[in-house]
Amino acid sequence: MLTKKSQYAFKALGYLADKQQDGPVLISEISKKKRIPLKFLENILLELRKAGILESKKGKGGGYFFKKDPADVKMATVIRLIDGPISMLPCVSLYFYERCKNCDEKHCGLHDVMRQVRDVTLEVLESRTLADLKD
Amino acid sequence: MLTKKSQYAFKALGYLADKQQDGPVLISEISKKKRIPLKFLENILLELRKAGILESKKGKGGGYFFKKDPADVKMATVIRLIDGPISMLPCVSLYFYERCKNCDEKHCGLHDVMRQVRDVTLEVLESRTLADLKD
DNA sequence: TTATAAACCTACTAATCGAGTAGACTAATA
DNA sequence: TATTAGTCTACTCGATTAGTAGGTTTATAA
Repeated sequence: MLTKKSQYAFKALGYLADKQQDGPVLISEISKKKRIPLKFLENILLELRKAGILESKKGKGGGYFFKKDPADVKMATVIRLIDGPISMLPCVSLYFYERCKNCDEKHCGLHDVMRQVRDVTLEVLESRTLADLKD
Repeated sequence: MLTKKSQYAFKALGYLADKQQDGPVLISEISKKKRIPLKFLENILLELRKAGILESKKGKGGGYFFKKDPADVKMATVIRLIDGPISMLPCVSLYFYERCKNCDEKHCGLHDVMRQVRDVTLEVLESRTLADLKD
């Protein structure tokens, strides 16, 4: 399951993608429209900015807006950033790999199945982008 | 990510599938061979028995063994039993569905993507069975 | 140049979950 | 009837999740 945090992230990013032509959007506006706790949202947007996905402006007329083109940000990227691994096992993860103890990856049935799950999952999550969140 | 618990469950089930012809297998044997904490394993096997996947026998000569044919138990079933939902969102879950608040499932981009992820994931996890864990 | 608007940042908290442990009980066999 | 082996309830303890509090910094505009 995705955490609330990444679900909020997607909602906020979807909203910002819609408003992309309107200039900076206030955190408080996103919070209200998408019903996301304000202070929690602050943290989330900050992370997305530090990751180079969003940009922000302080002071009057400030707010958040896209730094990258939404169409260039894969869903997988956001999940990895906010929640971490997408795979079901550390030993099949591409970005968060950890060797599994007491199990030979060469002939481990579980490993094979979970690698397959990872592959089909990533086929979806790396082909879909934040532009797909627009309505 | 799968929990340790379901990873242990798969290891234990794989071991039991291998030993299927040898009659009841001791919890302590599985615990040693697969390096799973004994008492934790007890709980796991109990759950699998209550779910009708395994059967057990008490007293001397007792132990655990398969009730169902391993080839008839889908990986998806075990994950749902031990860890719960497989989907990334409650609103796309088949077995643990929950309506999502403030989001119309009819035209929610996130919903669509996550339903697609669920579909490809289940294609794998419902076609592979515990027999695939044998080596 | 100062008031105000807005994002930034650190730290805290409460509740839940994950991973495992303790110990007494029950049933089957020899 | 002693021993073997699974059953069951409850407990612990650390990590993670889902926030909240409150002061700081920076940009704009009167």
